[in-house]
Amino acid sequence: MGRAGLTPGGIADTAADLLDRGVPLTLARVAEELAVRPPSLYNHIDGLEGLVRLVALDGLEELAEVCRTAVMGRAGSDALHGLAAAYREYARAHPGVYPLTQVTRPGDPDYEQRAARILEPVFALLTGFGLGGDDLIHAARAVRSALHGFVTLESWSGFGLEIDLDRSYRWMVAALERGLTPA
Amino acid sequence: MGRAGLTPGGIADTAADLLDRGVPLTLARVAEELAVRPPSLYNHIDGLEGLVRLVALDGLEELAEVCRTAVMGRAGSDALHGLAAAYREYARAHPGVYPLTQVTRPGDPDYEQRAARILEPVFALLTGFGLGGDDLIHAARAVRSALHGFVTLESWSGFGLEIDLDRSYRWMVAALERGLTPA
DNA sequence: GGATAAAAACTAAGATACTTAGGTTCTCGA
DNA sequence: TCGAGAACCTAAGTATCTTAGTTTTTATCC
Repeated sequence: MGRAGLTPGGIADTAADLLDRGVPLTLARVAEELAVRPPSLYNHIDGLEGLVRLVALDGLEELAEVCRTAVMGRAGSDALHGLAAAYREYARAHPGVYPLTQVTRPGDPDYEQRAARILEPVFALLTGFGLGGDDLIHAARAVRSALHGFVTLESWSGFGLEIDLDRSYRWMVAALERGLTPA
Repeated sequence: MGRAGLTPGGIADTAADLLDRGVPLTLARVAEELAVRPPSLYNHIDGLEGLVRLVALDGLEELAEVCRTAVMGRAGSDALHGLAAAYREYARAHPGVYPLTQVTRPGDPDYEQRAARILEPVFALLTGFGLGGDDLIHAARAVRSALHGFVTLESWSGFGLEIDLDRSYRWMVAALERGLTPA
């Protein structure tokens, strides 16, 4: 028979790779990729649902790391544009995994810990804009909404027009920045 | 046997209702709801994929109508906040259908016609802000990203914190408005 | 080094879903 | 009235997730 050396991480990586290549995620397809029969996966992952959760957690961790790195040693407009660019870059590089990172899992400590980690750089940079209290929360939500909305619509080719997307993104982030500082 | 009186529209309405109530969309479930066997649906719709398309088109049409109505007789800040409120209201009332309206169908004339119709009120209101040319495109994308991002994250309970969502939304729209008018 | 226990992978099978093929019943128009 | 076509059905094929139970491999302990 021979052992295939499966691990939860390896299975999740394979699943993530398939997703990002646009292949529909099925256990049959993952098993085929690993040269194994579908039931064998159950020794390492908790079914399809558990696999999706693993992929989401790994992706969220990487996204958080990317965002944290992007704002290190930066502040103000520089930090905001850096964060925005890194966020979009991750979403574009992982069109299959990214959406999974954005579905919340209430009551899942592993998820919540990573979700909190991704908010840190946002709060840090917004604090640099002089925001605090409820305004800080509102602003963080606004930034997240704009970035998430843009990369989602872009990923689903939802913009349809010919005008350059890079410029639109920078335009949006610049507008956001102007809006962050109340008159 | 007795005839059930199925129609594409009726089937789509049933599917939309199930989706908005959080029930996973399957032909088996739709057929059960209509007191019919699953294969019977194929006389009226083009499989599951065709049904999803119908639901998306109907939803997009309603969303476009809601948005058009929201800006009628309004201008400037009033129009922007009205549009934003109507958009969010639709998304909250149709948490199952709304996401379907946002996945584009390149080459589908029915979809593209409705998608264009939803852009009209956005362009109209932004023109009122003095925007034109490429700036108009960029601004429309920014508005759409922010609204779509917010309602999506809200629908997936992606904000997690306790601060009032209504106020966050208005804060975001107000910030957007400030950002729309370049210095 | 050999026996044993645990882990890994397998086959077999059940449940549910989408879909097609082909048959039966109803309805409407000539 | 009756024939044609539409509507609905049953039967069956394929794909999927999943569980149960079996076999093989690996590692540990004496």
